Amino acid sequence: MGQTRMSWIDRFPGLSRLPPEVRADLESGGKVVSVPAGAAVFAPGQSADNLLLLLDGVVRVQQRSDTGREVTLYRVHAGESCVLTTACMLSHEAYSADGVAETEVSAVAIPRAVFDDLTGRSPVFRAFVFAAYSRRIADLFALIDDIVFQRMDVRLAARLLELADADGVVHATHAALASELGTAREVVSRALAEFHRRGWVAQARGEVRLLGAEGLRRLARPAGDR
Amino acid sequence: MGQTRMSWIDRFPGLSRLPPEVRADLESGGKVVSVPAGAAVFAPGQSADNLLLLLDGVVRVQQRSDTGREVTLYRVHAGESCVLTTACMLSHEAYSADGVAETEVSAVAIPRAVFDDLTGRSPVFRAFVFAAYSRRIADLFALIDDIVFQRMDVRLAARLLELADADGVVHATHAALASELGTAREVVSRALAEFHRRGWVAQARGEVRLLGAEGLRRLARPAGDR
DNA sequence: TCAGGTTCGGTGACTTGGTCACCGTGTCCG
DNA sequence: CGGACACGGTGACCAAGTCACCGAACCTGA
Repeated sequence: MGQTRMSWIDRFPGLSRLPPEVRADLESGGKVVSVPAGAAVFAPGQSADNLLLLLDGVVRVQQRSDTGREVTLYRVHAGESCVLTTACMLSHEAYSADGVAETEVSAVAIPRAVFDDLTGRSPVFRAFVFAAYSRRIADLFALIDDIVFQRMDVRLAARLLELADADGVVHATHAALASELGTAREVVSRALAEFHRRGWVAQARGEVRLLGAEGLRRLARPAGDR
Repeated sequence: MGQTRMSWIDRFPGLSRLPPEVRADLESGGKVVSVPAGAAVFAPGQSADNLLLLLDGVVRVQQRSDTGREVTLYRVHAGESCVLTTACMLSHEAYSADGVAETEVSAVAIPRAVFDDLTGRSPVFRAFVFAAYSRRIADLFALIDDIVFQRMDVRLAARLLELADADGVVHATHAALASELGTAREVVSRALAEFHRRGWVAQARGEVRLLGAEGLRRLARPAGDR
């Protein structure tokens, strides 16, 4: 029967080699869902009965503290999956992170039963799942390393470079940047003031414009780094 | 054939319901290995071709920075497995944590091929693996929460309570405690001095004796915490 | 048992980061 | 137009990390 019609599965490179009948089951078992920008994709205490594969948009996974501070743990982009949080919720561990759609999001929800069936039947699907796990876990390890060992100005510089759009502008308030990094707004304001003094950035309400990223880049990748 | 002879498999509650032929394959596919206290179980850059299931002893997984500081990420105890680090190493992510045997350790090494076969064939084995993942991930989330939002004295108090032996004595130098928490020795020394001033601990070279743990416990579980 | 090196812990001065309180200014919306 | 609110700036203070240095406890071997 050769090539079937275009399907969401083709957006996931790791799934391209699925045998036809597994592919068919995955396609019929998953349901495409849509979440508006700003909405909660999942929240602490909520049980997760689906594995989510993102088709479009970005989901931010963050940890909230009782004192109102936050840290961004990682982001899930199109073509990736929410394995970690799913796993956390499958078991009955206390767990307090939540996921927020940063943009309009569309995703495929795969029910637990289908997920379990496919992980059993298909080595390709299994490899896909484990690879997703590995990437997330490596992210978390890197995050911990960052938080514990890096200075705030270095972390801020790196984050600005990541978040900048094509024009070198970061659309985020100081408070938003602070919650990205798990610090306080004042700290971000002070660091940005210093960056400004050095001529690295220009500031406006709700945005930071990078003026030639060399300075930031030099700060963000300390000395011996490659 | 009813009950077969006692096997290491019986030490893992999650594996008790394995069907006999899966159980047999697992038993014949795994190899019992032994690691002396203090030795490295795995190290950054090293490829992991085995899933390790701990039979006895404790493995500490820690992150090291270039500046010489360290954080303890989590510990793997008897009856648990090293899934996370295995996963990280299966994929080709850069990854920098290392595992140290804190005591003499014996473990079962399950080669990657056997692991893959079993995750495919046995829903019980699969559930075991995913449950292990979940627990570790929840640990990491809790750790990040701790590092970002908790005061050092609170974290130290909690860690002392965890590390104390039956007599209420913690056998560790200030430097070791500092690397547990990812802070500097001086910070630990100052906090312990304060605990001593309050009559909560007595100090000797290389050990901290807890004198009635109520004070520490009250500090370690802040206000509203159940 | 003594000498010398090493490990362990204590201390003060300083920098960085987090908290608190407060204030001006821009923006949005009725 | 005017008030509420979001945003960012500031100073004072506390907590934590860094640096440099010191003395006491503990091996170890002669």
